[in-house]
Amino acid sequence: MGHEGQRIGGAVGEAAAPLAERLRERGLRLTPQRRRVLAAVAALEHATPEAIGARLREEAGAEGSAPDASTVYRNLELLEQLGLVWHTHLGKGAPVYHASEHPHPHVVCASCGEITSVAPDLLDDAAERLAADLGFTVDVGHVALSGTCRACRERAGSEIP
Amino acid sequence: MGHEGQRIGGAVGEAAAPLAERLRERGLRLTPQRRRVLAAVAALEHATPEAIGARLREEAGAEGSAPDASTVYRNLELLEQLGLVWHTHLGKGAPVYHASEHPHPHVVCASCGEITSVAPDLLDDAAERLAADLGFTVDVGHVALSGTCRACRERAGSEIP
DNA sequence: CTCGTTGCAAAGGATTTGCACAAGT
DNA sequence: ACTTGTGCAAATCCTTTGCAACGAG
Repeated sequence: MGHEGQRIGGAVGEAAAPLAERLRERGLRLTPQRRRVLAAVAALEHATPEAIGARLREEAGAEGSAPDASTVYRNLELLEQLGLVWHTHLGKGAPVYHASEHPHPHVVCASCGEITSVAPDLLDDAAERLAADLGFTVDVGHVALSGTCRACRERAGSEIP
Repeated sequence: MGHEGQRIGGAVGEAAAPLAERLRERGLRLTPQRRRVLAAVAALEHATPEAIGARLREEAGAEGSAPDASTVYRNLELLEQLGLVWHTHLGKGAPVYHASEHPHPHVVCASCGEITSVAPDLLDDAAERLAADLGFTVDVGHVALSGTCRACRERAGSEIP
């Protein structure tokens, strides 16, 4: 499962500062676990809670201790409330988290699972139509469009010529 | 949690005929369970596997026996392969199935959970852009856009004036 | 110091899987 | 008859929760 996708924003370093600030605003504490979870989400670009946990374990190595799974879940939820990460539900039971300055939609290949970030304005037209017709406001950051990526389509094409 | 939404196609009766036909094409069997599961999906418009199971139990009453949960899951998967139902992942671990003649996208209110079917061409522009830019083919039937419905937005507005 | 946080362990809920029996064709 | 499909029960997987100890402010 590859993971390229266009980078649209959200470098690792940028997220660290807002974290301390937003936590303070709410009287919450800046713990090393929170730093690490946010860093992992940012570094992995698109990751499930499990993958984030694995990454943290990896970073910690054999000696150091990685945050517990429950801590990862709790902090992902918190970080999302703070507006520092977003999550989307894709296939089966795999929510995907990603850190970014600006919300943007994603496309997911149903065949290989590759996730790609796309331009924030992709859905502007659709969003306008929905607002006009139904009074529905689309939350662009949570949108994931499923379909088939170029690589998988070409592969399928060559297998059944 | 209300459930209206525009009806775009897919009456209960229409789906029954294709079922027998498509099963036969593949040398599979038409069982009462398969009929019932398909009927329940069509009747509920938008339902989780659990809700479908509940509905079947309800229909069966105290005496009759409803299909087992595992049978529901197996058949939902089968029906999807046959192209008779579609599923989308919305909030948490809640896949939603719906039967329809023609695939179309959905919008889901993150606040009240209401699911609404929308016009099939809503995403045509976006799909074209993705095809041109990334070679990505969107599967419109699996798309769910999350956001806030009119009712919830108005409610939120009046609570925090 | 004081209260938010973490780790651990155990509970939960939703799907899935193995198998022997039941049932379409 | 021949296979596919079903029900049941057990096994998984992912996530959540209760609680005592820990540590940030």
